[in-house]
Amino acid sequence: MNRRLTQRGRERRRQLMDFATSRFAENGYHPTSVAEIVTGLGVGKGVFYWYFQSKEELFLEILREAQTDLRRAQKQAITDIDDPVRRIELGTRATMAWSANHRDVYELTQFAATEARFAPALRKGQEIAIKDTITHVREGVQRGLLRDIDPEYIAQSMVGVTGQLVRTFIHERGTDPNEVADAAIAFILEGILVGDRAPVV
Amino acid sequence: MNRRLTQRGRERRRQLMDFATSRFAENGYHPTSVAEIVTGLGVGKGVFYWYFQSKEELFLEILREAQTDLRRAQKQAITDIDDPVRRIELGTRATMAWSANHRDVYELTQFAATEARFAPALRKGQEIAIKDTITHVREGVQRGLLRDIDPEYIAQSMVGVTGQLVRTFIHERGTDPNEVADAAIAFILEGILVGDRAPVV
Amino acid sequence: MNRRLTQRGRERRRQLMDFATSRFAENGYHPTSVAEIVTGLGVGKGVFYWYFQSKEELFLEILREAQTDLRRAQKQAITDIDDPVRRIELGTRATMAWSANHRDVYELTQFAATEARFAPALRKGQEIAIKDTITHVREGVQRGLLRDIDPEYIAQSMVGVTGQLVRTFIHERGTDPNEVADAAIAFILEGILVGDRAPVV
Amino acid sequence: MNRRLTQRGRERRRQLMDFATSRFAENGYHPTSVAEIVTGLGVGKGVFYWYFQSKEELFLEILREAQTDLRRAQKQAITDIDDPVRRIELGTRATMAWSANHRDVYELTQFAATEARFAPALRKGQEIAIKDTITHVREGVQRGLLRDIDPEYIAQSMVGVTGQLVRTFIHERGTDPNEVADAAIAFILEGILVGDRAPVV
DNA sequence: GATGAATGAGTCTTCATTCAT
DNA sequence: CATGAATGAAGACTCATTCAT
Repeated sequence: MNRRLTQRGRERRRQLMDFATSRFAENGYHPTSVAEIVTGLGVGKGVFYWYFQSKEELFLEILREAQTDLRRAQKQAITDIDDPVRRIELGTRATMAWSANHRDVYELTQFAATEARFAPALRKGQEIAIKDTITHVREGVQRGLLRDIDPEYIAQSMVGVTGQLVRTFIHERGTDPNEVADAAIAFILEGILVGDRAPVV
Repeated sequence: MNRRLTQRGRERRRQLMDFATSRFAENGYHPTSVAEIVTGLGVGKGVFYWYFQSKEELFLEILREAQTDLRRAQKQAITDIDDPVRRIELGTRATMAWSANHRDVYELTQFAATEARFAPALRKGQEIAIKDTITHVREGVQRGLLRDIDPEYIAQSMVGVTGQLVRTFIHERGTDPNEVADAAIAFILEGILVGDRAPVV
Repeated sequence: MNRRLTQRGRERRRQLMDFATSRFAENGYHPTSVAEIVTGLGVGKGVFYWYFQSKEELFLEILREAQTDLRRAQKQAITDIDDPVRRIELGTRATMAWSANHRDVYELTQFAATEARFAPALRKGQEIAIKDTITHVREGVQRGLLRDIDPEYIAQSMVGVTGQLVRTFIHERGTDPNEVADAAIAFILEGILVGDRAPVV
Repeated sequence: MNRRLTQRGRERRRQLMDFATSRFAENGYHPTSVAEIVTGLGVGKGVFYWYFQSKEELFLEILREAQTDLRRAQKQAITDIDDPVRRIELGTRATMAWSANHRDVYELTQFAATEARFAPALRKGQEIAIKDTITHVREGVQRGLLRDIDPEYIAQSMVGVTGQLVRTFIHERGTDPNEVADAAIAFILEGILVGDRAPVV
């Protein structure tokens, strides 16, 4: 593997990844056969194995690329933003926007989490995302903008809210991503902003 | 199917479901073969097909049972509770407690969501859970206890928070469910309780 | 594997081994497909994998069985024989008789020697055979019956002569095994030089 | 095929044959793919099919060349030698020396013998070798130097001894070829029985 | 001469399901 | 109820060979 690809080769590879992603997302990883993928693209079976070592490897490749791409989007969204609360907000919006545009990949990550051999590949990327958020939260606490709760609970909760809303509203119901993002932000921030009332627990 | 089972028969069936659940959860539905299940229990293949029409049917059965059981736990937790906010809190705690005790089943629902032929079975149960929550939220709003936000966003957000915290803290890290529940409640309630400050969005 | 087989099961297994042996011998291990084997027996493909873990495992099983069986034949041939020279003679004759009756297996051992993953399985059996012979030779030397040459050279040479004559005369030309055995014994014991003379080397 | 090759072309062809020989010998003919050969040489697949019609053809070519080369070595070794016993000895020594230097090819001939489609190519060369030896033996008998045994048994036995000793001692254990040759000659000429005695059979 | 890309028949193997006993 | 045996479609993957560039 790790072939040196020509322009044409790179295009083929992309075709395969894109088509596979959509089939995996729609039908599931296991129910989608390599034969289905290559037939759908009108190429021979060997083509698949010219570009990927195995079906599993392809899946992992899709996962890796997705995580890299999402992270890039998040980073770009908060460049030059000083206010940590604002960074959290923009990061969440970026995540939602990206998820809205990559519905298929999103479903794949859901599946990946359910199988021992794919979970690790996922974990890594998620840990990074959590760490990023924790950083913002810590800074917000220091500046007296956010309530002083274990930042990891907050980060994880945010991930949970974002994921659930994306799935339900953006993907299943086609709600406008901006509206969903507003709701998510409201829910999240009102929860962590300092407000003048007694703590709940 | 729907045989009338003897006492022994019911035990066998339960054995099969429990063992299958743990194998499915650990290894994935597809990678777990019927052979693996019966071998693990030291019985012949015929046994499996005596109790279940197919592997798929078994899986659906597990899903159904889980949803029924979770709902029962939730209902029981809020019996005779008048305060809707308190009902939300207790419902969340019940969900977490149940999830902590049924890790395997929880993972199965994750998977079921990723495959077209299982997703519908899931949806039904989830819609019921959402509806329950929406009811509490509406009541809280009417009584002036909760901010007047689209209750479905709130319900979904709560589901998202709960799920994510269960997975990360209870299942992966073994954190004490009570502690996690406290964190979840704090996050959720502080977000929806009326507080005296300007709305975020 | 290592199933507990019924009578019928044991017969099937034997059928498979016998048929595979003859196909492997005639056509070669690689060119013979599992499909060819099961089709030739008029059974489904699953049958093969019910009895053997893999094509490779079947081959190794054939090899093991052959070596065990040959050794038994050799041992039996020299039971209660005191004269070591006579033991060598009878062992050689037994080997030839066995080889004549197991032509197919013999060819398989030839092939096994040519592939890294099968060679080790062969080596073990051959080493045992060599050791047996060495024992007889040593004893012959001690009793003054045999020339004092490194017994391993002798043992290996004998194996070489036996193998070559079996292949050429018994298998290829169908010569009577007894006649071939006579020739082998004569060659081994006396070489080709005329009568009484000084050592060659 | 049968292209007229440039100097560079001849070198490439040689490279391919040498590399393939070593891969075939180490790993087996079938398990070695054309891809492995060209990759190992860092060239494209087209190169292979520029020089050889097929993988099979390449293998046969290797075999042919080997036999030609061995025969040349044997002939050269006995040029101008009058004594037939000496010719047998020198021929054996030459064979051993050649085998020691062409271990890979030797293993290939072993394999070739096990597959119907390659065996014929081998047979031809071996028959020639046997005939050569038979000639020497006949002459030795006529001159009263050798015992009057069917010369083909003798020739075949010699081939067997030589092959086995080469494989075991020279190839597997790296014993000095001269020493092995001495042992072979001694065994062939004199057998293993002590001194002057009546014929065995 | 040489390369990367493509082909597709064919290989081994798995596995849900059925069935005779 | 239960078992060992059997089925056979389907799956992932290989690989000798061909071809456009």
